[in-house]
Amino acid sequence: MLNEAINLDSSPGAGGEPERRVRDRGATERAILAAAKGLLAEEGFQNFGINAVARRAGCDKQLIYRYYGGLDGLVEAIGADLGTWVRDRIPEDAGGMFLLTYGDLMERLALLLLDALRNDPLMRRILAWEVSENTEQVRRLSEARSKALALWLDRMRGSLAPPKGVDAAAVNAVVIAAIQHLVLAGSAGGQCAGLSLKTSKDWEKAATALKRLVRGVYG
Amino acid sequence: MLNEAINLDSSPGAGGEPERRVRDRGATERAILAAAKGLLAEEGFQNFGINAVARRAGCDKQLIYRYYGGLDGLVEAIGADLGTWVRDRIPEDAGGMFLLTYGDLMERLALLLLDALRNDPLMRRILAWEVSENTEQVRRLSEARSKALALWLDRMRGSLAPPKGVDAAAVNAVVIAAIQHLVLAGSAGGQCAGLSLKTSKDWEKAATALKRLVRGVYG
DNA sequence: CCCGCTATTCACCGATTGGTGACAGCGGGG
DNA sequence: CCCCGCTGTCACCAATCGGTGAATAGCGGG
Repeated sequence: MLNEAINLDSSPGAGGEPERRVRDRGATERAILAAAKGLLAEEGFQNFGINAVARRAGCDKQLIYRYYGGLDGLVEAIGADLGTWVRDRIPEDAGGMFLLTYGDLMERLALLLLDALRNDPLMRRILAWEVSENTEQVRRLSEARSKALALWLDRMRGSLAPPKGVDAAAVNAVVIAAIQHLVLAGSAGGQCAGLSLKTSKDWEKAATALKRLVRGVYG
Repeated sequence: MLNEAINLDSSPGAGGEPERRVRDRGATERAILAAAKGLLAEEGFQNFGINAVARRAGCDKQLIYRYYGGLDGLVEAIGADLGTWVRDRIPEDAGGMFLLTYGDLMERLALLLLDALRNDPLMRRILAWEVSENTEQVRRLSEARSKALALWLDRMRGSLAPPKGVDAAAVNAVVIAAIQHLVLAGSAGGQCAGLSLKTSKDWEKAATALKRLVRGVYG
């Protein structure tokens, strides 16, 4: 039989390379989720599908249907997983620290967010997905990401109140928009509006400009 | 024969709905290009392919290969077509007008770009495509769009020099990044970083914040 | 008038997609 | 002990994709 030959190859006596998988639903579920996240982070949402995930997870796609109820459920699981993003990126000494003014705070937050996004391919891919499609899938994921971001900002902001006379919510949204697009454009094309975004020197320039803009509003 | 029945349906005597197409290569080429631009603008780059374009253009995909050398050439043609974008969006009384300061100019430019992008679905889709993929196709298109934008800015800016002491190129890039992401996020999800971007009132808020940021830097 | 050139369509290819039903094999509870 | 259930695999489906070679249909010049 063909099966015999295969079993022979993967028998303990042989190289043992295939590492016969044990029956463990939990582990398989974790492997699938990890495969999905890794695939999305590395390849983007373009070729993100049942087949690709199953291939990367090394299991049959049927299991994705069984354990997650299809791609939708899997995407939802990724979204739920974004909650950990906040936990992982809040320094112990969070909150107001010794930042006195709202301007100090927002400048710091902007730079932190810039770096955080630059080092988080999964978040970037999700962000790009959000602005490219408007399916229910993406909407759910978008909501999870948005919520995680809001929570992060809340935790980091502490209880410092914004100055009066400025629509801080709108200004901050515009600043965040700038950060997100800079990271996306830089990551995808290496530049934005003629500004190169490759070397760390390039990014310093962008960061400086960003600081100037924030400082210009919040002093 | 089946053909007979079909011919009967589309014969001059009938409704004439199919509108028998005349043999005209030029017209067909234009129809294909228009179909491609329309499809990209309306459906996005996700399902943008040879088959879809041919279906929309109402001709065989073979013609796309013959006349444009495949999707790549067609995309290139779209890129070349972006040159008209500049022509169409430069007011007769372009240039410095009666804007005295660099701040006046940049504020006006920012708001104009915001509106221009909000009303240009094709440009938005291309923008979203740029930050989502990094294939040769997209790179070419991106370059064309980038060039068009730079040209537009040049024409509008006139010969007004930026103030010393600020990295105007970097600051402007960040501002443009903000505008582009606001438009993308608003168009796709109706919000950005908690700021709703649906009603014209919402957009006024965003525009005000944008103005404040520009003014904060350029005075 | 007819013939040739060219615009256009048709028919097919292999690959890949999302999705489903049937089967295999191990393991624990009766 | 055997049998049922759960985990995992395989084979197959229709649809669509990009791509190509050959056949068809109509206009224009001789």
